[in-house]
This record gives sequence, C-alpha cells and structure tokens, in this order.
Amino acid sequence: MSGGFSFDSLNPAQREAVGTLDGPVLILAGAGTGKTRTVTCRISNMLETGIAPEGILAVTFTNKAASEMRERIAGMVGKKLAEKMTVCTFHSLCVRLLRGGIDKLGYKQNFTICMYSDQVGIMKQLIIRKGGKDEKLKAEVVLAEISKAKNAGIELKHMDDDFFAELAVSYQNELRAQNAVDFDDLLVLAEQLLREHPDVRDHFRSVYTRVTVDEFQDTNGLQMRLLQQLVGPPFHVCVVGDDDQSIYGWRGAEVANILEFERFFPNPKVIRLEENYRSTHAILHTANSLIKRNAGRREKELRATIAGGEPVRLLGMPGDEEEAEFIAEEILSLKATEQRPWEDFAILFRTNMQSRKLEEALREQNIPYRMVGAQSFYDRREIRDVMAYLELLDDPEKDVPLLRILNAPPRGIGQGTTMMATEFSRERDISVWRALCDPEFTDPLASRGRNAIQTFVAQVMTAKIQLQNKENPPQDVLAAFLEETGYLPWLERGCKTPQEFDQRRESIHELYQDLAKYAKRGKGVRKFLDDSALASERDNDDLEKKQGATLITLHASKGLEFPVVYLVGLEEGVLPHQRSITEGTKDEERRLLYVGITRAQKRLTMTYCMVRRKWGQQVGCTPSTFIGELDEEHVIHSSWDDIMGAEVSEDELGDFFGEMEDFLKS
DNA sequence: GTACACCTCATTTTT
DNA sequence: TGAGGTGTAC
Repeated sequence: MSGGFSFDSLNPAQREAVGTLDGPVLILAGAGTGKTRTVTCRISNMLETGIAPEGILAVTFTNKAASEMRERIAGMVGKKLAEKMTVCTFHSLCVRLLRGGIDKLGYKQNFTICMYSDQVGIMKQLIIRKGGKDEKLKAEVVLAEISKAKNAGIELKHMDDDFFAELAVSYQNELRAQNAVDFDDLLVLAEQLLREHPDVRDHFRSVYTRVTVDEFQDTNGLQMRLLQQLVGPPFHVCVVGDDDQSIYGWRGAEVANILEFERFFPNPKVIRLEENYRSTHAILHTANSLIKRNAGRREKELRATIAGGEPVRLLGMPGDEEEAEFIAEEILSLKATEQRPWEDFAILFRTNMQSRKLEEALREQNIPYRMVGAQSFYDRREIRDVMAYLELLDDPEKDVPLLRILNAPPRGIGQGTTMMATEFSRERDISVWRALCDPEFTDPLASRGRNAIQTFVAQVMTAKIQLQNKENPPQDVLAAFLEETGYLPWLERGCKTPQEFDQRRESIHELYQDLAKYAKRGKGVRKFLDDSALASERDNDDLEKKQGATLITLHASKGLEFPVVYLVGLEEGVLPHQRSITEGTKDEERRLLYVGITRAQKRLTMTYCMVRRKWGQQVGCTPSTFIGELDEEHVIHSSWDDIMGAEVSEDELGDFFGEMEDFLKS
C-alpha cells in the first residue's frame, strides 16, 4: 500500500467521489474544483482497495491530458504501479482494440492511420474525378460532413446530399483499398468490432474492469456508444466533466451525454464538486451570474474558497487599437508595480484574427509573449513528409505514405505514372509498392520513367534493410535516406527565407531526437509511428517551456489558469460570434465566456470596443448582450473617458507635485 | 517545375 | 487586410 493520498486532504464532495468505486459515477467538476486531483486520488484508492492496476483504464481526449494524468498518478502510487494501468486517449485506446482484431472487419493488421492532410488529398482527387470542381466544392466541407455522419452513426450511402454520399462512399473505398483508416474510423471500427464480436467485447470487458473518462462533456455520440460496449454490468464506470464548459458542440460533442448520463448507465451516483480553489469570490460570483442564464444544464454553483478580491473590470474602449495598447501598457506597469512574471498575464480572445493587434501592441512595449495552439507540430509539412518517409522505410507496402512522397522531391515519377501504378495495383489487389517493383508494370514504361522508378525502389530497399538492422540508430538511417533522396535541398528551395528553412530543419531535428529517444528505450520504429500518428503536439515539452505573456483563444484556454486575465472583444458578433447568433447556438458562446472568466485567479478585465477594424474596414460594434447578463455587484464598468480622466488627473497631480518641487528648489 | 499575378475568403480545432 | 489557393506563362 503506497498511501499516496489522505482522505483528510479532501473536501466532503471530493471524498465521496474518491470513496465511491462501484457502479456508475458521474462527477460534475466545476472549473477549478480540483478535478484532476480527485480523479487521481480515486484511482489511487482503487489500488489501495486491492483492484489490480492492469484492470484500470482512464481515457482522455488529448495526449497532453493523458501524460499529465499518468504523471500525477505515478507521483501518487509510484511509477511501477502506474505503468501497469492504461491511461490514454480515446483514439489510442481504439488502436489498441483494433491491433488485435481489425482483420475481423476486413482490414489488414498493418493498417495506416491517415493524417488530416492525407484525407484532404484523397478527397480533392475524388472531387476532381467526379466533376464536383465546377461547383467549387471544398474537400474540407465534404470531410466535415463525412465526419459528422460517422460520429452520428449514419451510413455513408445514406447521407442527406446524394453527391456527398457518393463522394463519401468512394472516399471510404479508397481508404480501404489503401488499407488506411481516418481518425473517425478508429472509433467507428473499434465500436463495430466490439458490437459485432461479443467474444472480443467480453475479452476487453474482463481486461478493463474500471473505466474513467475525463472531460466527459466533450464526448460525442460515437464515443458514448463505444463506452457502452466497453463497460458491461455492473458498470464500474466513472465519468468526469462539466456541462457548463462544453464548448466543442460544433465538433460533434454531445452535452446530452452528460445531461442524460442516467439514460446510458442505470442509477449513477452524481457527485458535484463546487468548491473552487482558483478564483476570488468577485470573479466566481460574476461567472455564476452569467452561466445561470443557460437553460438545460445541471444545476450547480461554484463556491469561492478565496473571499473578496478585486472587482471585475469591464472597460469600454473606442477601438481595438486602444484596447490592445491599453492592455499592453497596463501589463507593463503591473509587472513593475506588482513584480509579476510575464507568465502571470493572459489575453483571451474569441477568434485568432483578434490576436494581431494584440501582438503588435505587446511587441511595441517589448513584452515577450507566447501564442498557444497556433500551428501544431505534426501539421507542419516537413514533419508530415519525413514521417511518411519513415513509415515507408518501415513498411513500403503502405500506399498512403508512399503516394505522399513518391514525387516529393520531384524525381521524375509524375502524376501520369503514379496514376498508372495505382491502377495496376488495384487491378491485381497488390500494394502500389509491389506495382513499382513489378517488371510487368515497369517494362512497358518509357525508359525515363522506368529508370526513375528503379532508382527510387533501390534507394528504399537499401535504407529499409539498414533500418531493420538494430545496430543502426533509426534516426541516422532516416537522415541518410533524406540526404540520398535530396529531400533537404528541395525543402530549402521551397522556403521563402533562410530563417524559414532553419525552422523547418530544426523541427526535423526534433523529430530525430524523439525517434532516438524511442530507440533508446527499445521501443522501436513501429511504436513511434503509432504514437506520432495520434499526436498533434509533441507531448513532452512544448508550451510550458516558452516564456512570456500568453495570447490564447477562449477554446484553447480551457483547463488553464492565470493570475491576471484580459478577456477582449465582448461585442455582439464577436462574442457571441455572428455565426452562433444565426445558428442559434448562443448558449455555447455563453459557456465560452464562462470558461474565459473562470480562467482568472486574481484579476479579471473584460473589454469591448465601439469600433473594430475587420478585413481592413472600420466596423461599428455593439457591446455583447452577455454584458447585460452579468450581475454587476462585483463589476466596475468604466468608459474610456473614465479611464483617461483618471489617468489625466493623475498626470496633473504629478505635474502639480513636480511644479511644487521646482518651486521649492528655487 | 517554377514564378508570379490574381482571386477568394475569412470562428472555435482535443485526434 | 493578407494568407493561401489557383491559373497562366515561361
């Protein structure tokens, strides 16, 4: 017994959550109420009551959340025990389920997980092939609809729009031909596997006897169905979340999952964590008054453990320029007067567009800042390419990576040849790689194309053999292969500035290092590829290491906290966003503002403008309707004149003393 | 295959 | 306003 926690350190609600290990449990964990701590203590408690660590499964949405939870648990019960549990994302859980049985669904075991860019590539081709180009149909739009259908459990051929349905079916066929699955398929297929094969289902039910799901308000219908397959009677399942922080409805998250939890699992114990350890009373009171306006929520109210606090400020600004400058100047002076590090400050906004003016203002004042969630590591082109190269060396028979880099850098295997190779492979039901190796395919080609293919095939073969030799560090083999194929010089040519190239090369080096780490731990290339396919950010260091004030969207701010928060752009059409007004989803915007408010620990300033520059045009703005919904008991509402007036009088006061001093000296 | 002009389109984005 | 995609000319 490691005794990593004590019940005494928990409040009554937390204690109940930690102590209730049997049957369905719904923990409604408000912002800042010690959710992670409660969950980790609960898992620690499972071990203490003798539940085997191998049977414990905790599911999160992000890799970051998973590794954080893993670390917290390890800190509590020790690394050895922690490693025996499964703490992972929905998607990596599905990979585990599928690696053991996807062949039952007609896929080969060595399936590839498509990155989003691969999906877009496939869909673009299909749109062109099927003549949807004239209708200016965007691949992203079709993919979004397909994703919705998959998550809603609708068969692709039954999608509303006939043309979309046709594209969807072709898309799915194409994936299957490439033995590839997209992110949604991981869930679809895992659910299908468990549903259609009771033996597999029962096997996993007996493996995972205790299941915990984090951020449950963000689950969609498909994830719910998967969970129902995974958890059988007596339903030892615990879900944790906060319906008031459900802000991903537009991505298919179903608040209903948390609102109607008892519909899915019988007689759950519902526990509310309402004691907030993060923010002052003034901030929480304001947050509570806002969120009360939402209909259809689980009634709850955050209670402050930190009494009083400065009033929340609500400032009317003439324009977005003044808004940005005011905040930058105030950060500068607060840093000086209160000796705060830059990291204490955060500026939250609804849309990325708004960040530009703020960045300018911060730069003007020489304030270091970090933009979070801008571009994810694995979305960078060079990373996708290099990953494809590695994947290819691991298994050349995978069509997705092969097609991605077949002519990148250009090596004389153009569109025409590629098309022919693909058709050849489909006709014979072999991989594209085999087609390239097949004399029957290459012989009829013109000598130029044939030579290009043979050179490429030989390069891949050689490198593949080197990679298989465990003596060779995989990162070195990969680097040599990129050298030989001339990838780096090609990348360099494509860069507009030398700095851009340096950056891209740098991220490739980071990838080498990650790969080296895996090799060192004896984890192998396969494992590296699997993990990376499901990672959007590098889960190790990332943003915590960056210094400076934080610029962040409201969405990305969920789960974070800052001593001093500026929430900008409280205008009708911005927050709530125009589109939410037309689409009738203002409730979610209200939750978004609620999330923003509850990020603040000590000081909260909200601002709105009379005028904002949008797409180069000055546009008049109206204050957000949400402003009128805030209880003003702890809010000070000031206009620009109030602020400037105060500043002017201070200046005048200063002048007065200055003059006095001068006078006395003379 | 690349360079450059032109056009279009602008919420949020866990895997 | 300005980034990214598309089309045209070499």
